[in-house]
Amino acid sequence: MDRASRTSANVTSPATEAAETTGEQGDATPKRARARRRDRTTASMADVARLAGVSSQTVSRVSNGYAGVNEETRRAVLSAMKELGYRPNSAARALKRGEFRTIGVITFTLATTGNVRTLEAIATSAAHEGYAVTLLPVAIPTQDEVRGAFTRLEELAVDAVIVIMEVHLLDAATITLPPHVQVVVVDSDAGDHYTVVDTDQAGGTRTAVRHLLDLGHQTVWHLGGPEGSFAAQRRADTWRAALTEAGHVPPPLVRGDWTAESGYRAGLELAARENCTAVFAANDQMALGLLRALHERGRRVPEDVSVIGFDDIPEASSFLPPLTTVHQDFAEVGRLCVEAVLRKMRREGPERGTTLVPTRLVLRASTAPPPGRDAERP
Amino acid sequence: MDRASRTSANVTSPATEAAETTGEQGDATPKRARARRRDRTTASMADVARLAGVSSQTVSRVSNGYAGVNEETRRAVLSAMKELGYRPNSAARALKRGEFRTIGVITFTLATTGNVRTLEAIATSAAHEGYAVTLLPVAIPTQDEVRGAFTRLEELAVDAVIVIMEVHLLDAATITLPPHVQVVVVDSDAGDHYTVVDTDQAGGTRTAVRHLLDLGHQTVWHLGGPEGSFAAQRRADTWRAALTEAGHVPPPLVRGDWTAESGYRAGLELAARENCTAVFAANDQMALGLLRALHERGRRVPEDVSVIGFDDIPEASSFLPPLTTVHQDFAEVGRLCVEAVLRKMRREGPERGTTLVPTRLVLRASTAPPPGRDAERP
DNA sequence: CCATCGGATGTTTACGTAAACATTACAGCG
DNA sequence: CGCTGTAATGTTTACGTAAACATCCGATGG
Repeated sequence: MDRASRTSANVTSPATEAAETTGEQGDATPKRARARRRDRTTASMADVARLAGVSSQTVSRVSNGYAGVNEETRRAVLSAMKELGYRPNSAARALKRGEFRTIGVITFTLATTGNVRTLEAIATSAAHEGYAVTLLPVAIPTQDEVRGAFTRLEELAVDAVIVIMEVHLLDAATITLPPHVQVVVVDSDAGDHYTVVDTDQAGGTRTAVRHLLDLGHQTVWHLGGPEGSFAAQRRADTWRAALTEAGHVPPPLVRGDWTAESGYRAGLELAARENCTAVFAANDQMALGLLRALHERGRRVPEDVSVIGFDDIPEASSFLPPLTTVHQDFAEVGRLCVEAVLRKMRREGPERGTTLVPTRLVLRASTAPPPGRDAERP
Repeated sequence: MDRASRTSANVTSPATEAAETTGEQGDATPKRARARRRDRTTASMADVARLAGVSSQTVSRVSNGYAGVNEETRRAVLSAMKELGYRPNSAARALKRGEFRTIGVITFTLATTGNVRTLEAIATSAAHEGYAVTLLPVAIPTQDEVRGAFTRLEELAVDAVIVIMEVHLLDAATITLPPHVQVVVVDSDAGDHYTVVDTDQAGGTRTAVRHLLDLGHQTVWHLGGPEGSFAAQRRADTWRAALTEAGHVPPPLVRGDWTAESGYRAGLELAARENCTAVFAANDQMALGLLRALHERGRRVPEDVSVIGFDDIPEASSFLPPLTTVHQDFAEVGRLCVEAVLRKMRREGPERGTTLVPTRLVLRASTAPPPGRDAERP
């Protein structure tokens, strides 16, 4: 109950009481009273200094772990801090230091696993480096929206920005980037203009396509992602290239929008094609919808049709059948984003270039050799 | 190409050039040079004022849309702002105003749909109100971790905090909440001490259980969530109560940890029970695993076993079979969180109390009457 | 015994903004 | 014609912190 009562509602500021009992300081009382501002909820360095009997500069030194402070003095300051419940004012700190220790993350949506997992990794890595993460989702990816987002981010307190989306939408908008803000981009091929960190889309795609071809499939169909996405584009391009290089004819591309529902619709279409024995879905959600469509149409997976996904979401192992898929290391992508953006801020790294995070094929139960090996041939 | 070159790497500060050409101001040059700081990337109000030939206070008035400014002067200031690429310094602003216009969100994980969707809604609503959202995921929900998170949040710039987790973990930790920071909690029953916004767990659960009983099932099994979660606790309690009230005997509780994998494991167990004809899963992911387990064990859904989930994740409609589930309005929860926390900050609302967001039963294809109506009876 | 050095601490100042207060100029009015 | 009121703008100051610089004091060495 003691604990439960320590809610924000019940908190009384220890700073106030302590200040009341601190009777020295001979100067005019009205000044003191005025100096205590409209709310007397927070203690400043000056308050701590007064209580500890030192200068505020010494408090600052203790607060920042500066070396040249006598151990005894340090303890006195720390104890005063504790008594007053002192917390450094980050606004003042940011103003003085000229940096916010905050990274902004701009993204269209948190509906896709990839964005979320990347974001989570970014937040974790950033926290580890002493940075906070400010989130700014932009609901509708129009150019105006994007601009709006950035404007807000500028006025907010960020030292750097990580963009989780196709950056050409940024280029296309008339955005004035604040000059000192560093940008790192995910899901883009703009490595010649930006610093880009991304999953090795091409590598993952090749692995997937090759796996299906190695099983003996004549060709591989592709259930692609939406047009705006670089990842979708890259996966589709590589899928086509990989087939062509191996001497196979790429069938027409079928597009979805990343959702399971779109995968289902596309799946109904693919299920109707007798010669479709292998499908590479651009993400696991669409693969899920695809599996349902195939099931409804009586095409067994993997006996009749092999399906492979991309992402390796946690649920993929519980699909019917468990999905063979390309594993993305989102955590690593997020980590590298933070690393890259901090390096840029410290002018330690190159201004641009692309870093790719390798993928890994996870074999489960949704792929198998085609049914009648050499059934039909074009 | 013009656009592409407007990257952070290529940006030159318009402020610098303009300042260079601003030759008036007769005072000592060295002072000017020093005042321009180590980096000359940002223009301050003083710079704008100088260029526009007004005082910085007038710039401030224009910047904040203050009324008493001559239209001509206003235009001059705006034009100077544009020329210098002026952006208000939010650190200085926050320091002066005593508020950050930022809401902190603390959460254990972004792995669950609910947290993410709520977070997204919070961010959107907050942005709409002119607030930023600072994210702080805490990897492992130990008490020390929680305390660490809050310490960091305090030192960061937040005016309020939304906690997406069971708040008793907070109570149990020795956290000193900064006195002026308002807290709103999701996933808790601590409405007597905090402001709580949550989905109507009980209502949703009752709807689900009643639906299955109405179909004629003798009883309903429950695949519950992990112990630490209030939502899991609440759903389990209500499930038990609803059964008892209807004169049915609640079977033993089977627990998972929200993941599909845990649902699968639990599902294997449930599939072995002949008398299990209806299962209420505490979330959709576990329902997915459950479906797989039942399928593997040859128990058809919904012919042999009915399954109902909770959450209504987008993928639920693509499960095999499409999942009947309880729809949660996460967007509304997030929106209400922001609303509540802002109201608390403005002292317009009550300090505590619980707001529940209603659920909705979404009927799909995973539920049906039990196989042999009056087969066995306890 | 005094100059010097360096550790410990204090004082001053600036960061950029905006509230509070001060000043100016001009219109309206008796 | 001078007084008053008000709109427009300028000046001063404080927000809380930390860099830069200043001071103090005891120890060390010549």
